[in-house]
Amino acid sequence: MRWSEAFIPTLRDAPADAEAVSHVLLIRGGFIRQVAAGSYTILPLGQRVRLKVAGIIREEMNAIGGQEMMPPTLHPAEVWRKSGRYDLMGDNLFKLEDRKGAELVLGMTEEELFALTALELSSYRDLPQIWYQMHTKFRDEPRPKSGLLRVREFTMKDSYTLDIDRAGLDAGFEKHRGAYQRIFSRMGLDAVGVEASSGAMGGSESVEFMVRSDAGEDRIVTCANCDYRANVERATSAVAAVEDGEREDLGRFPTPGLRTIKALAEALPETAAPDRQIKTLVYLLDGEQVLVLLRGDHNLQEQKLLDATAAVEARAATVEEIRELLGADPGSLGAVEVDGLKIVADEALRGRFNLVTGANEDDWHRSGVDVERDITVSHWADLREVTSGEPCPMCGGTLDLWKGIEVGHIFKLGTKYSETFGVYVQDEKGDSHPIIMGSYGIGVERGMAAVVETSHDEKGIVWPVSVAPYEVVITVVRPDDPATIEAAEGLYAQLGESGIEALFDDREERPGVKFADAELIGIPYRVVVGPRGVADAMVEMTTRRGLATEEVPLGDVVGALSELVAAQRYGI
RNA sequence: CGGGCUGUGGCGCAGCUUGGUAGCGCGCUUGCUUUGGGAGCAAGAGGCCGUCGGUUCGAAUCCGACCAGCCCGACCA
Repeated sequence: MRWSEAFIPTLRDAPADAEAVSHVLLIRGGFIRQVAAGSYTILPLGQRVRLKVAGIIREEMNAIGGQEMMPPTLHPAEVWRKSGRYDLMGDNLFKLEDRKGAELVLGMTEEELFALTALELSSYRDLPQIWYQMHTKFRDEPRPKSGLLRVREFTMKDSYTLDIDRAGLDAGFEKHRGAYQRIFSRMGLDAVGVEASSGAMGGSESVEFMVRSDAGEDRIVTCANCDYRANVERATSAVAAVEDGEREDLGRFPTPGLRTIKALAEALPETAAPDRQIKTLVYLLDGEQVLVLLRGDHNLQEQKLLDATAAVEARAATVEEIRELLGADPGSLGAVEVDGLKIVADEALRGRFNLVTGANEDDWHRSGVDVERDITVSHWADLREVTSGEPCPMCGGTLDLWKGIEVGHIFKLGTKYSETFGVYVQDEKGDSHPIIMGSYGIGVERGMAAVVETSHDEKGIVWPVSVAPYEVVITVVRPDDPATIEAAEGLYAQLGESGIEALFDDREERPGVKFADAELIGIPYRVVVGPRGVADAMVEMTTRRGLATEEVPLGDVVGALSELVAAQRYGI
């Protein structure tokens, strides 16, 4: 492509509302333009990257036996009603009506449609199957942000495994885990698989692939010593036991003005240290009022609460609601002698006694609380959020907490969709079984943005060859000089014949502009052809990563580039 | 949905306090000079000042409502 004929609208200044590095660089480099919140036009340069990412995903999916197909994006609402997700997904699902008034939704994922397609299967001999598709998904995100990292319309590769038994699901899951590692590594992403919560998708085991970045929205816990990795929504740690001393009787004592765990602990350091207190929270789980109990120095991880109770929505109760329910304000709440309410307690409180908690009367607390003797716990669960520096639950090593971008997620779904859609096959004995499904997703444009987040410098993007929009840029210094342009044209033609994707910067711009643009858009290799070198049949070759430059004879440069590019085109 | 901020040529901004002619830098067009790290000079083009309503002789500016975008929190590839 000749740059003089290309549409590559680079900007010197970033738009004021772009903040994430990938957002700024993709806009400045002329890869994308924003249309509305979470809605972007992918420009020619961006589309070239997108197609390369999609190509890598497709190759790896096909390599594990995936079969690509294309279900519609416009779905009848009844399908989503049948799975229960029409309501479960709430406002995130785009809903519309056709001219006859029939209700439709825009697909945000395709479990339902693939389950419908799977109705064609009738025998275990048809299994296993790996089906996938890669096209537009719609999600009415409450808050699109950070350029391509979180949008309302995006391309997702989603695949589905269909198996007769658990072992088949496990095998399909492991195939995907391997394929995903290869996909991300080929894109130049250092993605790690972490244990995750399955959330609204349903299912049991799930692994998220995370790329370390401060632009990420997830928090990940990893062990410095072993390979324990988990999303904070799931992570646990080894909690040291607390010595509770002598078991005492339940008591009651005034605590005027002491409304926080910290204040109470400071007033009574001997008996009410934070780890000797019970923190009582009031939550509404799908509208039901529930008491949530944690150790005083622990914080609630809401996703764990949702997972433990199979609830869909959790919110903290308001002060008014709490007052009406328990007769006291936050700061004096407790679960002792509370009847008729569901009480969910964190495992760290199991077996504890001689504790302090609120008395459900302002400015009064209880002492000598024995959790199992004095509180009617209806459900024990791991609810606390792990913090940085705690001991690893596997090996006792130190846990590290970092932010990550979720570039992929794989789930063991089980039989939820096959049962509701009636997808059964017969085994060799003629018995009927629901198909066991797995579901696996990768966000294509988010993957692009993640590459930029983790591979750039102060000059701009540094694309790996495997996903770069062009492999080489030829920067012509003084295109008006006949000998120079002739040499450059010759080089451009030779690169084309060698199958190298070259961007030919023949624009009548000053050299500084061309260098800056080439660096901004991140082309992996740059060849500078100018009158200075052409006289001696020499050109300059610069590697974008690190910007190291060497002089190369004009006659050798195609060979050198072919070797370099060929070695990296596939990705590591 | 709660909180904070912002809407003025393609991009970045000033003007608004104290109402009266819409301005600067970059980019764009033309010409000349220049040409190895974002050139210089000259002449130009380009703006319903987010929308609607109100106040006023007069509104980018004051008032109100709405809309849009960004950022921080609850959701997800």
